[in-house]
Amino acid sequence: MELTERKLKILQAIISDYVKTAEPVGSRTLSKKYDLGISPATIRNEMADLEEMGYLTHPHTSAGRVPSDSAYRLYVNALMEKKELSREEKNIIAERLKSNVNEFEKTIEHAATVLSEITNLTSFALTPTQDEDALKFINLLPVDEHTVVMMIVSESGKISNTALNIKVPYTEENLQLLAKTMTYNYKGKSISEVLTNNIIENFETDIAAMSGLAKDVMPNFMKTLEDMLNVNLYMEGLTNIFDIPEYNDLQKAKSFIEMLSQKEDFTKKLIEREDGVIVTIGEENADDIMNDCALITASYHVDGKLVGKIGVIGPTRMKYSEVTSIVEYLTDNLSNTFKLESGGNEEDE
Amino acid sequence: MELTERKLKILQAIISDYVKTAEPVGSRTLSKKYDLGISPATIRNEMADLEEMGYLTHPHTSAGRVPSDSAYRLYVNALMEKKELSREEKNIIAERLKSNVNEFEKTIEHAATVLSEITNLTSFALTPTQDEDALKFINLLPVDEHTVVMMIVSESGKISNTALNIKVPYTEENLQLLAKTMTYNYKGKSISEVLTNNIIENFETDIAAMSGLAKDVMPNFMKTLEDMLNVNLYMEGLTNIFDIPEYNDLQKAKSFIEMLSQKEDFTKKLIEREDGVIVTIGEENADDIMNDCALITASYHVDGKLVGKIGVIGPTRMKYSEVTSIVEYLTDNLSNTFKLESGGNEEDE
DNA sequence: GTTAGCACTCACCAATTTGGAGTGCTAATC
DNA sequence: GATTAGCACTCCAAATTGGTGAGTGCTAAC
Repeated sequence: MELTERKLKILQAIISDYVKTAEPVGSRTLSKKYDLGISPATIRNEMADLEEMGYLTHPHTSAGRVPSDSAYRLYVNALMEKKELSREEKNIIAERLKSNVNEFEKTIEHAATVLSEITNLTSFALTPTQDEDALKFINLLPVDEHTVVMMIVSESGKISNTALNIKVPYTEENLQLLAKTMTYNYKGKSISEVLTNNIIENFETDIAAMSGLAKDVMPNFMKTLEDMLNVNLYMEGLTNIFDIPEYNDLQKAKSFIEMLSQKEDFTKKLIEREDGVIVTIGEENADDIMNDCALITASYHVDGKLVGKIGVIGPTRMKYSEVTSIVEYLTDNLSNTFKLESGGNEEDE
Repeated sequence: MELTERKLKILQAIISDYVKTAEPVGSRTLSKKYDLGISPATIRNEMADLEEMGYLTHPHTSAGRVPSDSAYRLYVNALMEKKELSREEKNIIAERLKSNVNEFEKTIEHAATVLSEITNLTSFALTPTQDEDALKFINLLPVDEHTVVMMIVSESGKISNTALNIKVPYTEENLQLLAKTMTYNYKGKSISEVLTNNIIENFETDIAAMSGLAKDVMPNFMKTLEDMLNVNLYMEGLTNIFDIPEYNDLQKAKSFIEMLSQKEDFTKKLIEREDGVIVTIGEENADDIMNDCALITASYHVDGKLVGKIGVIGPTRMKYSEVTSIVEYLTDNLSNTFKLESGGNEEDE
């Protein structure tokens, strides 16, 4: 069956109405509210066709129609127009991102807050993954007899440190030597490379001469590198879902919040998503527990290299046009912020 | 009116039954289930007395009785017996806390997880406040032309660092000198002392000679100190409340989760609480939004000085005996862990 | 191809009924 | 005087009922 111009028009009207009201849309309502120039009966016929084609569903015989996942997909792919943000919205975003310009993590967190406030959905933001970040140098600093601080600096400017408990006696020269050797060995290599290729094990044997000190240091070096790969997930507006009719059911609200409370799982899902603005609707989401949700994510860049993600999650009934525009604008802004702010203060995490 | 032995017995039975079932307790049920040796009619008379005394309430004329806040308070103060944890429970706790023994924050987080799993309530854990922690030394390390890392080490072993963006040219000697001067000035002073007494402002004028460098460094020094005072709040089992009959109402569940989502507010409330095992029930909680909740907190110590908190929040109908025992056992364990582990690896945050 | 008309369906709401658990009081009993 | 049995009364909760309205699908007319 052909998707005629008229069918598309009707479908768009149904989507638009349903997104607003969250109530199944009937033929009469449709013909009254929207100036389609045809009678309810005709609309009913077209609706029956659209249902057969899989774009509409029927909660029960005598109810109006509800858009299916495919309808939203069609809308997002073809019907939707990009919404230009209002000056006011742009102002809000710019204002909020500026206020903490030199605190990296805070800025990301704020972005999530802004996003949830504007969209009235649950938003989240992921700090960049550091896989590709290369090591710049390693330093070992004496603190006291049994404590040494290891400082790792990466090309992107991220600094990480750990206090190490050193059991063997050490001299400052030994420390310096070890630090220099480590720097020499790992400089320019990416964190994930060092971690995955067992480079560390090979290293240990190389400097058997001061193996005592190295034995105390290397495991912690590895652990610290692992920590550097960790990302932070910020989430905002979790309770917004209570105001969404779809979740006016304790069981549904529970499973939604439960899903998002599994921060590690959720983070993993986010990381796995492609870069750019990605919209997945209902059953398109691989995960069963997200089959009722739409997930919109976009990626921002830091120094053109590291990639973080930001986005929203909500019911499939959602203002796709508006939300994607906002998410996109926000990530553009973030990327911009982190480009200009070269050499700004970044805090270790 | 006198609180006779028999009244206490009845009250205890009511509390015990209500805590189990969450249903108002009637006189007939009570006389059947519990071997009180008196008839329902007598129990009714006693119940009427107890209600007059404020220990029971009546949802409506023909319903059973429900314990009031005062009843729980009486129970906690006088009736409750300390529950000895089962070997199994102790094992679970010990096992979980051990597994990450050398990662401070992880251990705290795990404690919260264990607590929520055992109690089936929402649990939380607060990392220690550092107000009383004294500064040990400050170090400034050159990274590149425009970047310097500031490292602050406190007496308790906490290490914090920040990358600073330095606009003026600097020499390594200058850095060393500034670091030494700062250390000399602030060593032994507590973080909050340094922050509140405007010591920093006075300092700046002292070394006008290298004011350019200091101007870049000092504001960040202050900011970093502030960050060191920040505590982390971990929360677990948030969705447990969905399984609690009291929150079988969307509105209530919402406001509960909303309250706990205000992490800063909640953290503040926790910090303000006294040390030791503290139980506040219903209206005893200053905050209106917690008038339906019972809050149980206990404090753990690190190196006998710094104090963190851990606890649970749930409906006033709660197994006080069991939960307080668990919370207490857990904090004892934590304090112990952090006592033995002197000089262990601690990560900067 | 479009539309009016009509019978039919189903969710939703409000009113009503019914049953059960519990109370409070009174009078009898220990 | 304390305890108890008995009974009328209250109130909630759950089930039942009937009416309403929005909506559909089909058919026949335009």
